[in-house]
Amino acid sequence: MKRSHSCCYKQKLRKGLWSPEEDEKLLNYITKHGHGSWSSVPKLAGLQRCGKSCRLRWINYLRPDLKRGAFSSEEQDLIVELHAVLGNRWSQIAARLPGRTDNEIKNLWNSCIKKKLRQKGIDPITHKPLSEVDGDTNISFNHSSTSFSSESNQDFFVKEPSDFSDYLAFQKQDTNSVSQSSMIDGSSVSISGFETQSYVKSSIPPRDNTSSTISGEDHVQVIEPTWESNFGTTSHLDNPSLEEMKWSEEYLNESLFLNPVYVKSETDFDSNIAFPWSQSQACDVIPKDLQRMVFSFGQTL
DNA sequence: AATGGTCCCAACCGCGGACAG
DNA sequence: TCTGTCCGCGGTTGGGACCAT
Repeated sequence: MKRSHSCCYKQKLRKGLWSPEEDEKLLNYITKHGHGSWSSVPKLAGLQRCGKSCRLRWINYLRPDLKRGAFSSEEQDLIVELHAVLGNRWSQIAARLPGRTDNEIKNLWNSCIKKKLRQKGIDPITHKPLSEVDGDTNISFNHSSTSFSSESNQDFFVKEPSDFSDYLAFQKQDTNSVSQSSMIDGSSVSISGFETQSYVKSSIPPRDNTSSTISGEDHVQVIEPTWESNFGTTSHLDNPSLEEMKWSEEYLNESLFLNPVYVKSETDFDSNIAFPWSQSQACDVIPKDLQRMVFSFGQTL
């Protein structure tokens, strides 16, 4: 039985907006005792609410570490960037924005950011130009398997991440070629099967300009990661502190962050994003070692 | 001033996963 | 293995605020 929130079925439980008195009771209780089991909080705190309601109120409003006020443009840029990688995983996005809640970010996305992206001609779901999405492109994510596919001519495929030396999948370069894969073997990258000259663009800013360890059948050139090419703004890139926070090794080590790898074909120059494997798996499974691998990939480049 | 439409946010709902017995 | 319970997440909604007419 899934919906067995017994507390919700009890009589006389209040719903709707919280009164200041209720807030005070909850705040006082959790400050003194911690929340412990949420289901027991309302009783112990003297509230006629269910545990879920208390939990939500605490997380979204009463928590002392919450940042109040409007989102900065840097925060909004970061949300867009994270959404491009994580999709609607609001809690994971929120985990990377200190003091912000998933609910807050979700509301901002639905009420504001979506609109802004559309105005810029970017599809808020795929993060691609609307002109591309208007066709029959229908990107889908299969969360229960390792597949990551798209209808139309944009065919993604993903390799089973059983071996971390074999984890990158790149979008195929044209309609006539078969799907191609790319791999990272330790610090080296091998790319095979590309029929067109390809550009690999890492979203991770390179730390130096030493030669790349990429090898492959076709010439591969690394280009600077640019946010503005996709979203027309450099504001957050101009903020070194935020950028440092986002890309510092410590940050990557502490957060399960999956870095997208952009692949560009010289022929059509459409920018696309490839993922190591399905988003849910990547977010749940991607280990720190792999993050380091991705990070050093960016560093090496 | 009244009304209707839109926007935005807080809170609820329903689901799936984890876990204990 | 099954069942019940709890927790957390993402989607949805109710209602207040704001704006245009």
